[in-house]
Amino acid sequence: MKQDGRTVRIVDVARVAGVSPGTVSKALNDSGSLRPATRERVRAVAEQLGFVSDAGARALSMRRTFIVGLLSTDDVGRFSLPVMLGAENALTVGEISTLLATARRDSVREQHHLRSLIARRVDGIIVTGKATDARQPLRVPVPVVYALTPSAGPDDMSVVPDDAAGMRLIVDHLRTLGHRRVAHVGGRADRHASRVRLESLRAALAAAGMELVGPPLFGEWSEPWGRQAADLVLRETAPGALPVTAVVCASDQLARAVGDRLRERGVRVPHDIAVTGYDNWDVMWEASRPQLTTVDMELETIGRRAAERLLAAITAGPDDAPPGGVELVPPRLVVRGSTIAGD
Amino acid sequence: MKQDGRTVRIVDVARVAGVSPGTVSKALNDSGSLRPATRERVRAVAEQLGFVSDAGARALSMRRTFIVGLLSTDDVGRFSLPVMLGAENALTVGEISTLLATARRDSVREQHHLRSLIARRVDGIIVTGKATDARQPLRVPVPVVYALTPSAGPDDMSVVPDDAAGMRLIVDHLRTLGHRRVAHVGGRADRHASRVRLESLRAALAAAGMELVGPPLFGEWSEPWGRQAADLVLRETAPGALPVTAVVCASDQLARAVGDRLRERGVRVPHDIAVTGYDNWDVMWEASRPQLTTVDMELETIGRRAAERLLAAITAGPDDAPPGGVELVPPRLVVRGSTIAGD
DNA sequence: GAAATTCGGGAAAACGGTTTCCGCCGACCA
DNA sequence: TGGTCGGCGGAAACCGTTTTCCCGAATTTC
Repeated sequence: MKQDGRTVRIVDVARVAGVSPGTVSKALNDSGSLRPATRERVRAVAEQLGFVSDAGARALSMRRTFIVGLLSTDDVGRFSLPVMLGAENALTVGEISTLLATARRDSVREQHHLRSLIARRVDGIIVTGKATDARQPLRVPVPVVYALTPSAGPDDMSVVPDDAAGMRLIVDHLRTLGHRRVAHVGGRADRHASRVRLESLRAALAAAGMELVGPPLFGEWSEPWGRQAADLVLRETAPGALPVTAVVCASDQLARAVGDRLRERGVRVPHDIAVTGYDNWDVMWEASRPQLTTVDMELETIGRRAAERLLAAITAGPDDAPPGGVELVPPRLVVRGSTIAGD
Repeated sequence: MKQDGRTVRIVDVARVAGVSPGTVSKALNDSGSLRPATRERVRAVAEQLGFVSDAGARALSMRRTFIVGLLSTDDVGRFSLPVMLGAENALTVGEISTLLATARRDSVREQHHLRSLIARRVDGIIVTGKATDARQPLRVPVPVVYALTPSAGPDDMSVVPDDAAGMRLIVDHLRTLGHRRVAHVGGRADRHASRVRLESLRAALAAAGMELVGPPLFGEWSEPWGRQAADLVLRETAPGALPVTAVVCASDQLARAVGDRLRERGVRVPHDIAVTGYDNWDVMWEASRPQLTTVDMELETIGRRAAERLLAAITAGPDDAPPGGVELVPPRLVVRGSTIAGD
């Protein structure tokens, strides 16, 4: 790692090793045909001199930067962060660097970042967002994969959580426990995730011969709304109405709030009413009393898969591009005390 | 932005504009001496052809990449994320790209990333972590700024939150409200933040002529511990002991849990006991009943300052380096219902 | 009107690698 | 012993910019 003066270049290594620069390059990259002895000698010298190949210069001649852009459309938060980390991790393994670009839901910023990424000649771009609502596709001359937030173009490469499967996991779990009548507490009605989760819940319930009680409740993705919704559920289950035995919530935050409120109202969870969450958000399931049964969307896996598909597209080249389309990542059920007593 | 075939290079622009490549470069960079007419003409052609200068090639000849590395030592989370975003934002404004590198508290990964950043010839590095405990300094040939997690080397450039000031804000606020006797609920005892906040609290209380009641309570940074701690505080304030009128918590998570528990025990917040948090974490202060009075550490500002200091160090060069040392970023008091009724 | 300045723009050398092509040398074979 | 072949390594072109001269022309100055 040079300490002072200038960085050690390939010619420095060449001079010390008594070979030509080209030979050094071949030795370090396992290319060309070199005698093992030479290869070793050069490598030793490079090592000893602390030579680190200039990635920029290499990129220039290889016409490949080994950099991909990670573009976050809206706010980076609880959902997009794991996706980004999963992607970064997978890219690092592939010896690829990650350029961070956050647009903060400002299209001017997004354009600016995009231009910057293009100028850097990134090999590809991964686009993320916090929601699962589709977004307009990017028009850029490099491969793009959309993670978490899919592209509106059906032939683009997208990787998203399989919310339908998640709801089926929940319903199957509840059915096994003997529940037949459930209520649903959702978040913002205008969100794609809300619609999908409700529809999936309906389908899964129908398939299991179970019943959705009361109207679907939509409000905010917040605890105050969750508590309020719990009251509404209890009103629905008031004397005269048939009681629900489980409340399926669209997020851990809601579930935690519903649980809190039920507890305050003297309802025992899970004995009287079971509660399920969604997201497997540690802060929420850990604080909940009892802890939450929930679904983990495997966000890191989503990021990893996005990276893998991008890499495939990059190495394949624009000619024989790998298949596009939406890839659904299967979620995982995590069972805790809010559905099964004894936790 | 080219659609097909090859990217448009500077020679393409030159040919179409009927000038030499060097002239194009000068026109686009406002360098050299060119007739305004020529400059405009070249620019128009570049624009029309959708020319985007190759940042890598430019870096090669300018010996400056305009890239900085953003190295996250441990987990990227609630604390380091805003810092990173603040830094990224400031860097973007300065036309600098951000290379993401997350070590996940694995020193092998950190070394790997470091080597990669050096290979990319980054102009500088910003190091972050989730805690305020000092870390070993990096040994690299480029300027480094430590954000949130300071360097153990006192002459290195570090930017951290001013927790002492934060506690003073809290205490002043409580004093104004007439409180005289307070309890403290902390998180993990082995954390730097815990020690600093307790010491600052003590100092501020002493200066205000107020009293810390009971032993400082340390446990985990979790709601279960917060609830447990609330019980301990109530025991301390049991008949016979002089009552505390406020509980100062080391985090919003703890404060929220303390508030929940007090509420369950029939204690009215803030009438009987006021509660304060720390972090201004929306998820927590919003869910709390009443909402939390807390301190915002201005994490984005910390990131921004780190970026600004790094940029200064980069442009100054290694010769006349700007002053190192720890910079404290002043926090901000946010008053809500947990200390003042009527919310 | 000739000499001395500007001024505008071109030629070419970096920047630090990779890669293609080619020549040399030793070995093998007849 | 001479010719051929294969393996090893060097020379040089190239990747796409920037930047330093440097030259020719247009202007000024005496």
